[in-house]
Amino acid sequence: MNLEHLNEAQKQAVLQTEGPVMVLAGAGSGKTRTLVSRIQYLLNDKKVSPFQLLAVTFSNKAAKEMRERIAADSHFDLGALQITTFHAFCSRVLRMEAQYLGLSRNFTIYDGSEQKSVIKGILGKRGISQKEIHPSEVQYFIEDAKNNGHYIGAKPDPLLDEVDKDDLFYDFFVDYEGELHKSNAVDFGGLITGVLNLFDNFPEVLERYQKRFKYLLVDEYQDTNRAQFKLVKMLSDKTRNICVVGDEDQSIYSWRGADIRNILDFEKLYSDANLIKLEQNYRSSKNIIEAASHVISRNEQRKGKELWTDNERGDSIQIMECPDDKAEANFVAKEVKELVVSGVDPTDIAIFYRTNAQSRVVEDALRSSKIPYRVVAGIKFYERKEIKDMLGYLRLVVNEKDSLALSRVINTPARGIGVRTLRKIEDEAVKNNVSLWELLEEMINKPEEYKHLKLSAKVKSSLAGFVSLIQEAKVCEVEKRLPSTMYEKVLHESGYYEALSAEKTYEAQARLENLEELVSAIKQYEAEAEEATMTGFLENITLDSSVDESDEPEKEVSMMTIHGSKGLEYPFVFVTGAEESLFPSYRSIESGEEAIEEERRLFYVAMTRAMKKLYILFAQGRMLWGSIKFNGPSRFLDEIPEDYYKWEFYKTNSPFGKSTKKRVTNGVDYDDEFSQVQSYKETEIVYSQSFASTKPLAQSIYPEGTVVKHKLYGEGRVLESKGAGKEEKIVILFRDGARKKFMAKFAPIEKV
DNA sequence: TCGACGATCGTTTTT
DNA sequence: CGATCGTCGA
Repeated sequence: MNLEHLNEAQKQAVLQTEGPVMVLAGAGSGKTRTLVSRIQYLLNDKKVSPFQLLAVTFSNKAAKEMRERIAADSHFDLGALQITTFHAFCSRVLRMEAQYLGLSRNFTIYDGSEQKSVIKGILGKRGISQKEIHPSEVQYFIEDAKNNGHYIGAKPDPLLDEVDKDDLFYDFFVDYEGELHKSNAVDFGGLITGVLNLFDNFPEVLERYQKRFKYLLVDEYQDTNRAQFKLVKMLSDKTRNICVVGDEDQSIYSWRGADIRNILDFEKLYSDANLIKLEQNYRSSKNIIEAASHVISRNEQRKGKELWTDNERGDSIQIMECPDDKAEANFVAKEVKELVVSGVDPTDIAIFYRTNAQSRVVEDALRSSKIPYRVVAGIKFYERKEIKDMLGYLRLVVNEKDSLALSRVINTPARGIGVRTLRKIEDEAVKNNVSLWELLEEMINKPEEYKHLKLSAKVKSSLAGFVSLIQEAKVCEVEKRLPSTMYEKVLHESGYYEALSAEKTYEAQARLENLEELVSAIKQYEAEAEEATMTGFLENITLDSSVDESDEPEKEVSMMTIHGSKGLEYPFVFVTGAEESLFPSYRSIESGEEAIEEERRLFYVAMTRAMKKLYILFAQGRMLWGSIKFNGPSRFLDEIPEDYYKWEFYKTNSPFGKSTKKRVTNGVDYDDEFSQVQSYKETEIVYSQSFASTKPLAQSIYPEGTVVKHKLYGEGRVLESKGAGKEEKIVILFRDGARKKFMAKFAPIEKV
């Protein structure tokens, strides 16, 4: 195999196939290229069967990319080649071996919000109010236990931290696991710990997998938690052919259990480990690499790498100080526009932010500048109410024990089966020790035995309707009809579609469109999967949040959180919101130096995405929670040596900009550690004066200030108008003081 | 049972 | 500001 295109360190990482290897791959050091070569080398030269190779990574994005790049120049049938995420791998194992753990193969996977519902239910049953104990505290405890590889009945393991079983929360954990088990459900963390449970207690099963996977590869190793670490160790214990690849400087998921010890202690665990460092960066200019290296060198928690590059020095980093968040967004839009006009491909430009909430202002600015953009992994569409509702139905059909799904949909749309009825059913189910679904079926079959529940005739007939709906859908499943067929059936026969259509709001309209999107997602899955099942689809949608862009790739600017940017690169990068309390976030400021180090790594990740030109922006004042906050520039800006940047002030002609400056220099310096807060009322007026003129008024049918009459609400005045034509959305302030949002297209309004 | 309303909260990042 | 929870009246 030809390894000419690799440097020395990369070649070593490819050729060292036997024994434990840790590759520390700096940002832009050709990590994926190396990994792909290593896999091809194993397949082509070492004649390893694809069946014996397991490559796990943390994100679907990374798995997908690697798979595609290997498939691109390989003549093997890669069907047997396992390149997946930890979660997908474990889910697969659990479905195969479900019977060992008393699960059935069609188990449901619960995500965070479902976890929370279960926890709320448990607290409720124990009569604990959510004010006494926050469900998220319990959730955090459970997550933490699972990240540490703990499952109920686990024996102490020297690799793992102990869990405090005397903690009151441990009782909740036990209840919670019981509840999930009854529902034939597993949560994200449980996918991993479930496999640990399986391997700990059924050595013959473990051995089967150990024999199969001769070569193990772990990508994004810095993001693994202790449970995943143990899993990898168990799988590779026979051959010890384990290769982990990561970068401690890009570890940004500790809040989800990623444990930097996995990297820092690898050599302790494997005394014969080979350590290979990839330090040459092929991506960015000298300015960017050197500046980023200075910033990250402040971290204590490092193995230590010295990133360098042969690339040219390049432009200075541009730091822009803006009066406020809108000005920041406007600057980005203006600069992007100039770049595009000068011939830069919009797909070469990315805009980053710390929190998803920040995207809105920027989106507004881009839209009014008519710059096409794409928000990468913004609001995940399966988290929307209507999607969750429909998925609830589908889950129930596939896994009738899923009581959470059942209680979600039994009265959606409203069928007159309210909380009271549901409570009766739940109590009765507990009494008879059956699942909700089993009880419902019993009630329909033998109504005379459930007279004591005192259900009205209306409720009973609603229940009967609901049960037969689910039963009929189950028939589809048994007869192996297409998942999309079943979906359509449930959507319409449940009355969900009808109920939504009956609401004539633009919101309902948007929801219907989302449900349309769900059908296309199902159909796309059907087209791709070798054997399309509803269980398979549901698993896909929970484990892979990324929505496939089925539409043709357009010339768009990309927008994403910094977390979402990991592994990507762009010639032009805008990092927005580099302010104290936002980046680093106030939470990390409160919780100490380790948290700050993680934010610093995040900042480092952001910087090292840029190839040619890096912009870092911050706003003096930012609209947050209905008021303006002055936080001052991020400490990370001070950590970039002066030679590497130009610091400019973005002058706007907005009177607000001036007044802010005046306010700031008059009183407390904005750099002061106390931030000033201005009440919302004061600024609202100023905003509407200074920014009203920037809004696109041209094609709007109901521009701001128009007096209109609404069929239901009477007369009002248009406060805000966004978009034009079909897209026009307006906010109306009515006589009675009510404010309501409408889609101009649907709203029953007319000009007065 | 259910919708409307008001008060009260809190807010990072995601497999 | 926005989402969520609890209370109230129909």
